[in-house]
Amino acid sequence: MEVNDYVIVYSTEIDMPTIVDVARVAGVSTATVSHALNNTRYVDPQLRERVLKAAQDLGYHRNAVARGLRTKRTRSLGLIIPDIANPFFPEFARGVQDAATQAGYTVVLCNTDWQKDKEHEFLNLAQQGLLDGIILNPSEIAGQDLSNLIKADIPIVLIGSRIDHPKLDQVSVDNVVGATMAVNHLVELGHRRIAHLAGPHTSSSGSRRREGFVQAMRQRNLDKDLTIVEVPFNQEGGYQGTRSILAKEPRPTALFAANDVIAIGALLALRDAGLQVPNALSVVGFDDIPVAAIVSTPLTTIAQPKYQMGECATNLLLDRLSGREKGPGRRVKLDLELVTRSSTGPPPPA
Amino acid sequence: MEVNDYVIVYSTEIDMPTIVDVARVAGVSTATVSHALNNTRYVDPQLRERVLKAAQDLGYHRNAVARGLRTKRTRSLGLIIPDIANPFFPEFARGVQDAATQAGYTVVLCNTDWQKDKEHEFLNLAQQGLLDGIILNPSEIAGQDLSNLIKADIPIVLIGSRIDHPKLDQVSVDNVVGATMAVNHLVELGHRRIAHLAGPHTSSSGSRRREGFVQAMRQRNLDKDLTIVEVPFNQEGGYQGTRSILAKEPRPTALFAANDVIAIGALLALRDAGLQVPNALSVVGFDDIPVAAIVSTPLTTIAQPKYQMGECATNLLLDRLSGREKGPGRRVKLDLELVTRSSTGPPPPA
DNA sequence: CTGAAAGCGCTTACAG
DNA sequence: CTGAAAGCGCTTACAG
Repeated sequence: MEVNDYVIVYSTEIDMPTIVDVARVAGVSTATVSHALNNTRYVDPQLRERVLKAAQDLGYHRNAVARGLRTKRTRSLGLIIPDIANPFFPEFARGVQDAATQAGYTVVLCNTDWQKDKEHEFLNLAQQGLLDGIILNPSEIAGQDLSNLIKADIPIVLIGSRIDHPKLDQVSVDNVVGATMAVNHLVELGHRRIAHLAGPHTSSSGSRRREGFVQAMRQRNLDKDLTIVEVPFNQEGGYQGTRSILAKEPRPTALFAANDVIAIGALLALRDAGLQVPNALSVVGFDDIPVAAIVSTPLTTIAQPKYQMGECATNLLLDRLSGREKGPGRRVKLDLELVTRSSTGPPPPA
Repeated sequence: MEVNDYVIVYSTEIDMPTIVDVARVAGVSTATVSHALNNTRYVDPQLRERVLKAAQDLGYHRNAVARGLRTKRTRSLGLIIPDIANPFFPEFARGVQDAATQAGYTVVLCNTDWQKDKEHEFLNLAQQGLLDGIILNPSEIAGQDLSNLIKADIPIVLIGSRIDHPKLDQVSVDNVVGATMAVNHLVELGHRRIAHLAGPHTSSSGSRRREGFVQAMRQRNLDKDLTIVEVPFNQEGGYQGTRSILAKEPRPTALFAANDVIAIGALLALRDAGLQVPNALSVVGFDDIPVAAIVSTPLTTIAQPKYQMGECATNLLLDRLSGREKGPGRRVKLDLELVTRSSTGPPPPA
């Protein structure tokens, strides 16, 4: 700001002590200070003592930026996600953080709000040397957008299966299997007319869950006249989608929603339509978000191993950063699990 | 095949191009490259053109760590919070991020899990030069733990009123007023026996809401034999607390819970006790978390302006960072609002 | 066993 | 109007 050229800025900014100050006070070289503080080579116990005391007295804190410039490592990881408000996320993030903290890394949380620009912006932080590695849950960008980072050898772990790259590690679940579990549960309860509230076909999890649904229904010979309504991954989508499904004749006796948020929208639509769950209609969700257990009718759902996904992704990344792993991308698929609550039961008598 | 006996490990770690490379290719000095890229002084259009082209061709990305060392600014802010899973948080964080992004700052999210150690660890990131400023929602640390940072002139904005410091900016709500709003709403509906599910007295918001409750009840002359049960800020606390309140004779006709999560626990306890809400008992929460609208009985609650709190805190911080503000700590109190939903109604006939 | 010094990649006061 | 060079605060190969 030009304006500040004329303003007298009296520097309250007290200079932080540096390694040079510590060295001077302790009467040793900066090399010895560095080694004493980092335990990177032998330092005479007496000298070490003097160094530690001097650092203490001066209130010295190592400048991590300078260190980062020198070592080309900042010991921080980026976690890039599309939506911080997604209830899937906190437990996942906790898994990431626990694993990272244990290895001495700091996690930087980057929320892109489903915007491609922001995805690029945060990926650039790595390109600019601020992040050593990235855990990426991509929402808009394509695989080729990562080529610069891959060329620069910045490790990236992908979450989900939206992007696939032979060089990148990846953590995902088998959405086809998950959908099959949902269908099986309903069929075993006696349902035959099962409708699907599908997620957007542009979403990889959405389309794979739909695929699993269709496939499972076909295997059971229940695929004549399948009812599938595609809605956005939000409550309103679930609400409107359910209304259109209720208009069908004969009415389905069960709904499989592509995620829990959609399922909650469905529960609201059913309540407003005066239909009891599960007596009139059963509902199954997907994710097992924390709310699922406390909504009006606690939700039967396919639980994702959120914490483990975060933990696993972080460990894959740390393996790359430490040089323990140099091979091609590893694919880890974690298991889904059916969680039975009150939203499912036998179909009403015909 | 003999050929394969030697595994060629070619160092994929291609050196990232630096400003020196760009200068060489463009045939100018590094000063000119820097100024051309940053628009910090006049650069001949032809030279600028050559610089930009060279940067483009080389795939140059400015090293933000080196820049940070030189300028002593990293353009990133830390947002330190105790619990990423708290539903209060996402909207707040979004407010922070929007304001920060607009000013060209990156937000680093730091989750302390209610651990004092982690609070210190993240505060240290600022001490180490990695964060220019901090928005802090303290959970365990005390005011004096901040003295090092304050001495080092690192700006901190406090959220809530757990810590108070004359030099620090602060964003909070008036919890006493909020509690009064809750009581007034219930009294106006006709309730006289109102119980309070209080938060921990160690929490500043918990004790101020209790204070507001007591004060409002006293003003209405309803403070004979007040029922107050102190519980932790979680669902289980709300559940157990409600059970103990239901044992009282005469039974209260309304509950004011210190936050929405407690209120949701209360709703579950009431359901399990076979008591209809609001017919048998009314319930008011505090926070207006997203779930509040979709639980079995949508919750009447005191809404906090979460987004604005984040936005406001960030702007206070940015004022300090830019030097626009140098005075003593500013206190901003944002307004609470009563949101009426289905969990409150007139008391049952006596 | 310890120190002097180079160098990480920028920005910016100083010259010309 | 542009360039040569210092310097931010560390780490670490190199000497001794």
